[in-house]
Amino acid sequence: MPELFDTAPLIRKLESIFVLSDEEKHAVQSINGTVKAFGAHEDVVREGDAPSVSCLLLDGFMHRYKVLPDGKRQILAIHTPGDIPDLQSLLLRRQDHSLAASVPSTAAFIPHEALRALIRSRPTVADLFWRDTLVDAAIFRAWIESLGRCSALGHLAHLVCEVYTRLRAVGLTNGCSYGLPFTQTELGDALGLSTVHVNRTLQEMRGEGLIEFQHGRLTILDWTRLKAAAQFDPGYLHLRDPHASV
Amino acid sequence: MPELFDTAPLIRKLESIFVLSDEEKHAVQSINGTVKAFGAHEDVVREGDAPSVSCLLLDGFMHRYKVLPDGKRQILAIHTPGDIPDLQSLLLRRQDHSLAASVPSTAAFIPHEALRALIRSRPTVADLFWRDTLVDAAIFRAWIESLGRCSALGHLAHLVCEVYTRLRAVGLTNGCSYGLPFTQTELGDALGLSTVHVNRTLQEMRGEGLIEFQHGRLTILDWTRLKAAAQFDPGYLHLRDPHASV
DNA sequence: CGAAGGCTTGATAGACCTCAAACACAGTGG
DNA sequence: CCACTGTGTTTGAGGTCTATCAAGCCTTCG
Repeated sequence: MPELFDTAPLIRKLESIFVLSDEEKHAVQSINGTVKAFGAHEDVVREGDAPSVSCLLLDGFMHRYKVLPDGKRQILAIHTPGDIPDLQSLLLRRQDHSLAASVPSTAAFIPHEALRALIRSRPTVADLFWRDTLVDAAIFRAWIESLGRCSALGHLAHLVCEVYTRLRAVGLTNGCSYGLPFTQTELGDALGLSTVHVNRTLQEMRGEGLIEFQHGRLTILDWTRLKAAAQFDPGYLHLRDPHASV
Repeated sequence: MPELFDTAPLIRKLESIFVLSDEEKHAVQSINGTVKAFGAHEDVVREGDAPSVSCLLLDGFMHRYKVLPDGKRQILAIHTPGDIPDLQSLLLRRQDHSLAASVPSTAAFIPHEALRALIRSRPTVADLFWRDTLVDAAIFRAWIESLGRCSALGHLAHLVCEVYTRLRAVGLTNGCSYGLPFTQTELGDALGLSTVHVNRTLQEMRGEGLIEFQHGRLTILDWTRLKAAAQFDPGYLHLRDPHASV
């Protein structure tokens, strides 16, 4: 039962990385799909699936992850409202990773057929979506850089800076504070660290007066020093207005 | 001075991940651009550039990399003939990373205008290119997984498996052997390891009878055990015929 | 109140890094 | 032809970062 849903998060997300014409905005607003709610830690799409719909996150948080044969988990990406975490399934049949709700979340499922019709009829909308997947890839590159060459503290700081900047670009921060609804184990799976070491790194960052983090809410206490510790440069996010974040 | 060049590597690459119609093949073959040669370690595109052409690797090897403010380098991707390593510059103005020739290489530079004209006139060719960038992103995800959750040996084994599988898909292997023209320092920068540790890990793999590696040529001695050590599953490469590699 | 999940702490072990030096090899110039 | 240089590989020793194991604590929730 396709229905219209609130496209504001999607519009805000697309506008954060692209200038939209009125025509494009109307085209995007006309998208419809099936809205569904997910509980915390519930899988949305699983590795190996071949979905015929793509998922637009409307509210909550999602993350993408892989599980290795030996059982270890690696979180690949964190998604916020307006993201289409599995847009790539439009062109890559088999999912090479899974997608799950991090907290109770709602999402709209848009049939691939509808997306194809839309991008066929409006090539500039195709560019919007293509570009969105390219920014996604740019974020992966930044994660590779941090995983490969940063200390635990630098890497965690980078994650904090990135999520803050992305949320701020879509208007979901509250001053220097934002919701980061992940356990220390989940942060470890995102950063390639053990839970214990995440805990100690968080303590160090608190001790340094860089951040506060409790009950899933993160507060930045010293943006300048945090950014320096993370060696954070928001260029890779390809935001229209990168300085809106500072 | 645009010229026609050998599109065979590109065609082979695209055919490794997609079924091409004759019409699409002809469209791709009609692409022209400027051919240029690069010396080893020469930069092709630099972080911060806003190129108006995209680079198609015809012969040799290239790699993409970032340099952190503290001077550390992280290699993000390894490219083989037929790849278009900076296709994303078609839609993302500023390069968020650099591209360099790993060994003496030749590449064709295709103006963005020509690419845009091509994909406007043939939407299915647009899908080809979009899909290519999505596979690129899938490879980044696999690197994140290995960086975050694998030991040095597992990660190095994964890299060996990946490059082997990709080269084999475009017909550039020689039995169980292929050119991998990287120094141990470069491998370290790709794997997030020190040169010394790469050296010791290579020795361990040689001692285990998994691989041979000298003078830039890699030979796989025991594919089954190598694959197991790497926890390698080629699904993420989204090849049309994933089993051609085994 | 008990159970479960998440957070915190301590102790120990292991993987990997850094520094330093020796070795191998190819290219260069006298 | 041979020193000389530069780059890449190899080896050793010591140190640091992070993982693992194990336990205790705290909060939430049924």
